[in-house]
Amino acid sequence: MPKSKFETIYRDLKQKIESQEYLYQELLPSENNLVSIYDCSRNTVRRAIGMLAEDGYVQSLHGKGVRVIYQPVAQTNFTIGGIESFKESAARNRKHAFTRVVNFTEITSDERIFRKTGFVPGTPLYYVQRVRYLNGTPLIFDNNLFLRTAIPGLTREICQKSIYDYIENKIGMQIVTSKRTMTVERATPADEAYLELKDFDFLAVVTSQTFNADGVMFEYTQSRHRPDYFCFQDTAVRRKPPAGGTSQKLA
Amino acid sequence: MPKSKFETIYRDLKQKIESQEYLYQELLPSENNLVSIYDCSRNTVRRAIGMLAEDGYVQSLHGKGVRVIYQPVAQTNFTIGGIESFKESAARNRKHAFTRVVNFTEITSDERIFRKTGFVPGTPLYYVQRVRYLNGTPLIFDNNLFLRTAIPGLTREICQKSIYDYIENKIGMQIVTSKRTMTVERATPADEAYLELKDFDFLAVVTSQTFNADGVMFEYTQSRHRPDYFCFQDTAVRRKPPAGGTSQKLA
DNA sequence: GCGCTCAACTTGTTTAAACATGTTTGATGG
DNA sequence: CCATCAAACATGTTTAAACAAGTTGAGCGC
Repeated sequence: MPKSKFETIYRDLKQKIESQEYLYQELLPSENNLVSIYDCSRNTVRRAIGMLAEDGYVQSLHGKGVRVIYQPVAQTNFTIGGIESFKESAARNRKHAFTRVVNFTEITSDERIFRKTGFVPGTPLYYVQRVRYLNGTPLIFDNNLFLRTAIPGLTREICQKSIYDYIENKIGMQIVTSKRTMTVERATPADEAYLELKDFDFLAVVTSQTFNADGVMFEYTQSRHRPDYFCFQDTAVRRKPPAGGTSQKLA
Repeated sequence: MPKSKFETIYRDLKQKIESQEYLYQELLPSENNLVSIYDCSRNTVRRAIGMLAEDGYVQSLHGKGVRVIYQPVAQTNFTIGGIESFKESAARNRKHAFTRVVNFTEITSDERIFRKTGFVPGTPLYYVQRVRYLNGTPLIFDNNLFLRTAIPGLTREICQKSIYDYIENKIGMQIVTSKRTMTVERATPADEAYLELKDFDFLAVVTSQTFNADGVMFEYTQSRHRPDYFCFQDTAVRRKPPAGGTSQKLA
């Protein structure tokens, strides 16, 4: 499926690392060897290696080689975010995913919504609220705002299946960039109504702004997660020691 | 300071976007124009643009141009993680940072520590616990494990100032990759003892494994944050629709 | 006016080559 | 034996060029 060479190489190397054909702390074949293996130019293999480095799979050592730093994680928890979607997580963990739409209305952005989301006043929006179940347990309370002009023909039924599937495969719009913020907040009455919070009185909250291939923000979402299963993973690669500071992208 | 061309260009463009010389939703000068502006090859400007795209500053539109999607955020909250360190956040928000070392011991990894952190049993470690204050308020309870062989001569005094400054500027070790996991956990007695939790009974917890330029993991840290100020920011760029799935890197 | 094509843009992919710089190792010379 | 130096090899940066593919608008024919 991947049409480009660099992505074919990227996927192949990634798969070989995940299957531990290349082991943790081992060096990959040198760039010149990879050039022979994949019959391509050095730039192309370097691009694939750079992508793996961003994923936290490898790390280049100047003059030495490219070291594998991927460790097969003991997937005890149900991890989400950073790597895959709710649906994919469910599939990987062999659990049953279900979505209940509790609100589907058409609204128009006003000053208050603008300040919170960035949708300029007067913008036509869909307001969707959904509860996500995993193996019958409600875990996420999703609050979405979608740009109506970007997603024509959205229905309650589509929201219950997969909005992203509709966006990508039916409308043919491509999703490109997503800016996310994670915080911890107290549970609201709505949270308690929709999620089985037991004695939890707080939630992990992920808000995100998503842009399509035209550079237009078409989605603003606040996902409210039950804290006992929430797990977000991230890999940061340091670029450069900042001017006078100590560390960047590294707490 | 930046020796490489692509980084000079990256920084210059980034600064121009932040200062809104290039506005939100505007197109940057075309790649060929940037080649003239910066007197370099197209590959080099493309590299700088690629870095800006990863930062969520711009987005390339095939056939059209490169659109600015950076929005100057209303920095009301004290944001950490993903972008800068505790010390830098404090400096930017013009607040006073202070660190109290509550434990500094030398230990050796065992089976239990190995399973949790990845340090093989028998590895000599420093065990450091610190409380981070901002304007006199304790906000973070840091639990660090450092590889003793990688950081010789670490002392309690250094821990109180800045370990990263010591690592980078005194020892000369470079920090490269950091893998992080975010969860939400109930407060422990230790949390309550060190942080002024008021009626909070939960915390935002960030655990991270950090690798140096040799590809060696030299740090395992668990940072326990008071929830009312914790804010983590992240930008995800979608690479490709995964094989049979719906979305990747996008919740 | 309308639609069509084409030329002139744009970004995306790939190759080839040169040089810089860091690491390792083996040969050489003391 | 050991220190030194150079060759071989690793990754890092930059340039140049070619071609692919998406977008736009001018101009042409009808």
